[in-house]
This record gives sequence, C-alpha cells and structure tokens, in this order.
Amino acid sequence: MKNHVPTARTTPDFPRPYTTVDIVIFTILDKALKVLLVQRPTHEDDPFPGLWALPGGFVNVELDADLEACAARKLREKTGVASPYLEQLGSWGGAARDPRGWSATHVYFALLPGLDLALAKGANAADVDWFEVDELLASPRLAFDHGEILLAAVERLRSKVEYTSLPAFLLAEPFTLPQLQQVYETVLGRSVDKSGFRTRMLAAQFLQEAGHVAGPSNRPAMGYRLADRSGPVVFPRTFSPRGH
Amino acid sequence: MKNHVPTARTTPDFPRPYTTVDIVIFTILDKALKVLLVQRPTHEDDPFPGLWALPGGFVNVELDADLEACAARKLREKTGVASPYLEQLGSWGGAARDPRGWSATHVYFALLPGLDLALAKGANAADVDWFEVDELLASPRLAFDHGEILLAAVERLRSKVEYTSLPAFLLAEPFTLPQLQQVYETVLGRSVDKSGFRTRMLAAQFLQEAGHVAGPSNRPAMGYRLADRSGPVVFPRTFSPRGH
DNA sequence: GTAATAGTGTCTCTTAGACAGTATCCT
DNA sequence: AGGATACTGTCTAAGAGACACTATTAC
Repeated sequence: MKNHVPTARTTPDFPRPYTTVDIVIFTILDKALKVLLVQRPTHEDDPFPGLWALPGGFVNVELDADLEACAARKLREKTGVASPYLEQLGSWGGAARDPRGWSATHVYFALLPGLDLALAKGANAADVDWFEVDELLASPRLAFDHGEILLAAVERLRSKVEYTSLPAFLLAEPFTLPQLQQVYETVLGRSVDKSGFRTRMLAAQFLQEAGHVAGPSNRPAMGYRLADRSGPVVFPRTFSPRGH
Repeated sequence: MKNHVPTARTTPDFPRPYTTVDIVIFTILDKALKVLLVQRPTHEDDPFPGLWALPGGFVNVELDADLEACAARKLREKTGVASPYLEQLGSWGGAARDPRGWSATHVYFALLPGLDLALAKGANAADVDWFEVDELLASPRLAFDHGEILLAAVERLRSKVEYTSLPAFLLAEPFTLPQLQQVYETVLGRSVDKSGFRTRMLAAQFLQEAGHVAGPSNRPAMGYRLADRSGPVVFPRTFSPRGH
C-alpha cells in the first residue's frame, strides 16, 4: 500500500540509515583486561568531539564484501593484526544514538595476544590507546552508545570464559598452563584451583604440546598450542566454587 | 583523506547499504518445532519471486525508534502477538545477499506459545504459513540467505535449550512440567529422564505454582507460570545422557 | 642447600542419571 | 477395578573442589 510506483519494488526509496561496523578489541596487558579505543576528532562539527570511542566506521560498499570483511579490515588498519579471534557481538541501531541521524552499527569483538601491543601502537597514531576495562566500566564516558556496547562485550567475554577455552586466544603461542590460568583469573576476577584447572583444560582436548618453554619462573613448563584456532571449545560444565 | 568537503564530516556521503530487520519466529505445533515464513511477491521485478522467506523488511526511519522496536512492529504485523520472547540473533550483511545491492539485515528470533496459532493465521493472509524446521533444514529453498540465517537460529535455540529455561516461552501459561518436558524433548530431538528433569526445573527457581490443571492426561498436574518473563534462567550444567 | 614455580595424588561431598516405586485421577 | 499419567525415592558412580604433596629448575 506504500508502493505507488513499480520501481519502488526493485530499488526501494526508503530513507536509509547509516551502516557502520565497530570492534571491541580485547587484550591482556599488565595482568589486566584492556580494550582499544580511538579518540574522536576534535573538530566541532563531528559528533562527540574529543571523546574516546570504539574503533570502527562506515561500511565501505566498494571495499567490503560483507560485514565480517569490513570488521577485519578495520581491525587490520588499527592494529596491523591480520587474523585474531573475531566474533560477532550484535548490533545496535536507532534514531538517537548518532546525532547525524538514524544509524545501525554491527559490532564485533576480537581477542589479541598481549604481545602484539608494541605492534599495535607502532602501527598507528597517538589517538589510539589501550584502556583498562574495569576503569572504563566504573566511569564510562565514551562516544555514542559505546559504553553500553562495551558493557555487553565484557559481559559476553566474562560469561564465555566460564565455560569455554576463549582465553587461550588472548595468549601468544606457545603458552603454558600457568599462563593460561593467569588469564582466566584476570578475566574472571577471581582465583581458580590449579589442579582442577589443569584437569579441565587437558580433558577438553584443545591443546597440543609444543615442547618445554622457559617462562618467568624457575622451572620450565610445558608449552602448548591450540589444536584448532577457528574457535573455542565448550566445556560441559561451568567454572564454579562449589555449586554455581 | 577521502573527505574533501567539510560537510562530509557532519553528514557522510558514503553510499548507504539497505538496512532491514528479519525475524525467525518459532513455535511448537503438532509436537514439532515450526517457523513462520512469508511468500515473496510473484512480481518478476522482485528478488526471489514466489520463494518463501523470513518475515521482515526495511527499517522505517520514521516509525522505528530502534532495531528492537522495528522487530517488535514486524512481529505484531505478521502474528498479532505483542510481547513474546524476543532476542537478537545477529546480523548478516554483504554485497551479494540481495540482488538490489549491498544490504545488511538485523535478525531477531522470537518464541511463541503454540496456542496463538489460530490468531496468527487469522491475522494475516494466505502468503504466511508455518513450516516444520527439520524439513526446511533438510532441503532449504529460501529467499536471500535466509536458509543460512534459519540454520543459525535453530542452532542457537537448540544450544540454549541444553542449559536454559528457554522452552518455557514456547508454552502458554499455565503449563505443566510434563508439557514442558515434552517441549524440551521436541526441540532437543531426544527423550530426557523425568525425575532428573523435574529436579532440575524446580531447583532453578523460575517456576511459580498456579494451581492444578487438567491436561490431556487422567491425573491433573500442577500448573506453573514463569516467575520472570524477561528472560530465561541459565542452568549450571548442560543436559546430557551420562557425560557430555 | 633454599626458594620458587610446575605438576600430581588423594579425599570428600555433591549431584546427575537411571530406574523402580507410589499417588491420584478418569472411565 | 484397571489403566494411565503425575510425581517421588533410592542407588550408584562420576567428577568437581580443596589441599597436601612431589618434581624440577635457578641461584
């Protein structure tokens, strides 16, 4: 009943919202969970001038074959990293989130090994930096609805850490079990039992031995690689100190 | 480096992809998991004429405050149901999925009580119908990439059924525990132990007693309502016949 | 040797799964 | 009474959590 003209069928003339892609890039740095942010230009005509925001931007119809390719491109541009763990988080869209008009953003989240930090900072300018997640959540002052998006990303990450091998993607290979445990504890915000942790990880069959590795300790530990980098393994149970 | 004109900052002049919202609407009918599809117009200029597709369409910038409101509106238009369980599934976007050009769709999935079937069919025309999910997955012939989307939705649903109270949203209240178990078994495709099932459900504390109800059986069973319709409860463990 | 971290053994207690048994209703 | 379905009890075995113990290195 809205289409008076036949051509409206083939190429609808609705007003089109902006389409963007944003990425929540996590890493472990100084034993803390950090996220990569970029500073918005200070030009007055820009929305949220000077505020920090998630890296991202408009979909480029010519460059990007699909959404994931667009996310991968933006990630490469900001960090120089080509193939980290990349997962879709969800999408946020509405009339109010961007002062320029109705917009929808497709959000991905990525996990980077802590090592690539130097690489990441070197690749780009001074308007990019790592921020501690806990501090950001305590007092969120991000552009757009990025505070809300960051919260959703952290919740997804923390929740998945309870029952998957996701944290392994935050480490450079080869890594040791104590290192992996350290990452779990950092993300979860609590300590876990060593013995149970080891049994659990080895039982899940996602680690391949890669020879002994001299870590920060005295005794060298067994190094491991991921048997399958395409995604995490799901544990049959959740981590939990005595029931739930 | 691309913005020659200052005004490009405030209102970017990138070509904008189409923005749509699609919904995967599940229900239980005849002890089978079904999904609602609509038939595409047979006009030759339309993409995928005559094929069945997920209900959905373009975001209406004037009508829809945000994506979820848009999904709720489309769901209301197709089924007449106002407030079912509605959850975001993800987004699919790319140059190839719609012959009219680069498009991105935000997909939600909804769970409806089987009862509202008559309502749903009455509310709309003959180009809407329920399809058995298993048959669709066996030979998918849907418009756009909706086959892929449907698969993702079913996987999400089946996976969540293993460790959440989601199936309760597929039943009209009040419902009995045997009815709920029946739904679990239908979605999972296998039978579960009665005793363990009951213990599990009651321990999760999401059911409120609502008096005895005469079901299809001889002995009346206790009826239950959801204590909280805003979302499912997560169980600490997964359903599993002896290990995983 | 000592210190420090890597890795293992063992005990206990919870609880899921299996299945048998009891209760309550209808015809 | 008999049949059908709702609901409960019991047994067993697996596995998580807790913690003490041993092993291997650097100094």
